Amino acid sequence: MKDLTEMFKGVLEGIVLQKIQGGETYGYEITRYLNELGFEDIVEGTVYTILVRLEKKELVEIEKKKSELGPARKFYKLNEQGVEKLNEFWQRWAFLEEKMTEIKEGKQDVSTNV
Amino acid sequence: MKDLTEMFKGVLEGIVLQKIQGGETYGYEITRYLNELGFEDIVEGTVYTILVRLEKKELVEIEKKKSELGPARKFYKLNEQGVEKLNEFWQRWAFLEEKMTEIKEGKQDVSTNV
DNA sequence: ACCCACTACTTAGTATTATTATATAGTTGT
DNA sequence: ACAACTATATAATAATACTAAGTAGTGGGT
Repeated sequence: MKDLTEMFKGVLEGIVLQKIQGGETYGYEITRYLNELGFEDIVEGTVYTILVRLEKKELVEIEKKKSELGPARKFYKLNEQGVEKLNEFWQRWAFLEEKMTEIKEGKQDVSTNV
Repeated sequence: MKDLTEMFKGVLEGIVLQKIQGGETYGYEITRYLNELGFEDIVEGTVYTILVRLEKKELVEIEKKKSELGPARKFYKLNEQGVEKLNEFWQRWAFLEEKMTEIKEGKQDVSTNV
């Protein structure tokens, strides 16, 4: 799928958080995972900039480990703040998804709004 | 719902396109519609910048009409390109929505990828 | 020994988008 | 005259994903 760039903003970071929560992982692996999922155009650089951001926001713990195949890997784990951020992310996503369905179906029912 | 800003990128424009397709409308009305939908923090300025962009991209036709309640309104209609853009938008959204569901459920089934 | 492919991380600069803040202006009611 | 509501415009800012280039380690083939 092409031209997902703008739609990814505010979403891709959440995807990366979710992937990390699924088990300790590192940048290169996350990139391959996203490619296999169908996000073909995601390259390492994009993922690494997100990982740097997560570190700056203090949402992750990092551990460097040797690899048999190449340079050392930087493994990421979510800390408490990271888990919280991830939950908030899915709440926002659920809200948007619901609204988008309403919008697509042309509903204008206001009664469900909180 | 707060903090939707980043998640809106690449989505809000599509929402506005959809609203316009639902019938000739104008900026102020679109803003009120979004507020009623539950996007409380959307203000006029945000919508007008999107409308200016749609005009620059030549996705809309514009007609100025008098209002009984205030200054003249600028009514927007989708042209052929606008309709096409809207269809592409919903395709991207459907793709992303499907992938997000996979990601949330922790699936790693690659067989459905095209 | 040399090159290539794959693994793995880094980062400065760019483009796009939504938001903030402020300004202008018409209409109606008090 | 003033406030409230309707209605549009736009320059500046912040956040994000992407581009493009670089550095490094390992293993296989020639």
